[in-house]
Amino acid sequence: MNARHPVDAAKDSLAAPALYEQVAERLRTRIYAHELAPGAWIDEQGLADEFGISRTPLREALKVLAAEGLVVLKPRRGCYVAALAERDLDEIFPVLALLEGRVAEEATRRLAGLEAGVGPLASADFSRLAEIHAELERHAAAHDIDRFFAANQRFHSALQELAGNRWLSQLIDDTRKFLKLTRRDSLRLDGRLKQSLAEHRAILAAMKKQDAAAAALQMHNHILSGRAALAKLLTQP
Amino acid sequence: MNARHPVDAAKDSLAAPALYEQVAERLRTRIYAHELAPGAWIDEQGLADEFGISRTPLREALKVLAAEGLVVLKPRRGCYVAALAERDLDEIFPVLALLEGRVAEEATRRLAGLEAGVGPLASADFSRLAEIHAELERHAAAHDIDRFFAANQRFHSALQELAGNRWLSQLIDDTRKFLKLTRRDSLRLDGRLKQSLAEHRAILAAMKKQDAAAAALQMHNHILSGRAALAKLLTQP
DNA sequence: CTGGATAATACTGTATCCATAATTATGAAT
DNA sequence: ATTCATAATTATGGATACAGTATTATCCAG
Repeated sequence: MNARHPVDAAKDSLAAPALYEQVAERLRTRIYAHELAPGAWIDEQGLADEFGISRTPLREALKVLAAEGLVVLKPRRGCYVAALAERDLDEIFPVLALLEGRVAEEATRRLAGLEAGVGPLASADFSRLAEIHAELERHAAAHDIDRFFAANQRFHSALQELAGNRWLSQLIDDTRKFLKLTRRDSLRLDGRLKQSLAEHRAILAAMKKQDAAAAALQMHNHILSGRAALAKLLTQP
Repeated sequence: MNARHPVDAAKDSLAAPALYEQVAERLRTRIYAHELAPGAWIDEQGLADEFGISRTPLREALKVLAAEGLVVLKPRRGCYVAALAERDLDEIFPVLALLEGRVAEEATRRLAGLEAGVGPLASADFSRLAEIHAELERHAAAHDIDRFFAANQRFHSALQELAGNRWLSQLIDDTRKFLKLTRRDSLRLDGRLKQSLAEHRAILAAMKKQDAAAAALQMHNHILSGRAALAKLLTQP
């Protein structure tokens, strides 16, 4: 989890983030880039020197990363970059599929205006989704994986926002953050880009039909499909 | 999340927990007991003095608690105990219901031996569940809420273990930890004990019939039922 | 008596320092 | 030469000290 609190994110947005938070961010970047490789020992003094800071804020940052699961703290033995096994993926993806499926379901309900209280959301929201999807189509056609990846993230984020459940979003974000440890990008697999696009279309179609259950199912399959692609990628990189 | 890493819990069980971890635990206890009330400011120096330690490990502990969502860190303004609103409960319980429902589903599948690879788990596991349930029945009859509460926790834990998905368990544990901020115990509500018991019976019955979907549904309803009880408790305490 | 500016105070954030435990290197004995 | 014991080194965990900023108190003006 982020240092910002999950639900009640008390962000005085103009307040400069504390040093330990900046350090945590820098470390995340390095870990994701495998510049700090999985299993690698983290040299506190070395990094502190390199960052030009003392060990104190660095160690606080490590506590945060440990809570996120990006590093493992071994008492009296130091800190190591977390490594996630095949088994972890097998356990994580189904859960992620469950959560994201629920997001799709809720988002669809919200769009359909079936939710009590809130009332029907403007269809502007749907066009926003459609807009992002159009981007996906374009980037896929151009085989621009990086932009596709970015747009894909925006798509899922937009959906989460639509679903309007902060806790649900939080758990998904936490999970995805952890998953980024693999760095392997299943989109690079041969037919995966096209396949992913097709799955997105199916999700969007279900939402358009205001079929929440179908949207959930399609999203669920979409995530598991990502898992399968990743598995293939790991056997033949 | 806990300071122990979610998946790869590196616990050299005989290693004494670091001081910051012990401190975190003491703070959790105080927070749950509302000895540190929601919204209250946390006096670092004061607590450090009281615990007979320096501010360093205390601050590290606070970072951990912040990651768990139990406290909120405001840059340059200090640390405050998190307060969760009615809306948070409305967002959290459905997610918890989803997750616990999945646990029931997976556990049932495992019991039924439908899972590939692992093979049918010994029916000893089911009798263990049944045993815990018998305890629940007894404590309910005796109106021993505390023991009922404890046995209830064991029941859910046993189920999680059966389901065998560590990530799923982790998310549930995180969520429950956060929920404990309310401290309000829905079991204290008038007919809730009996009702909860009935729901447990339904869950167990579904599992016995090896009906995973039904088990999931019953568990789902069980959790949401807990939410409803809590809501009632908050209007008329 | 109220409002605002300035000074005093207190607390957070960071750096430095020290003690202790773990690891590695060294040496002696079998 | 191998193995065990012991010493040296290094890193972690914790305490203390210091700087900078937010908050509170005080005082003066209107």
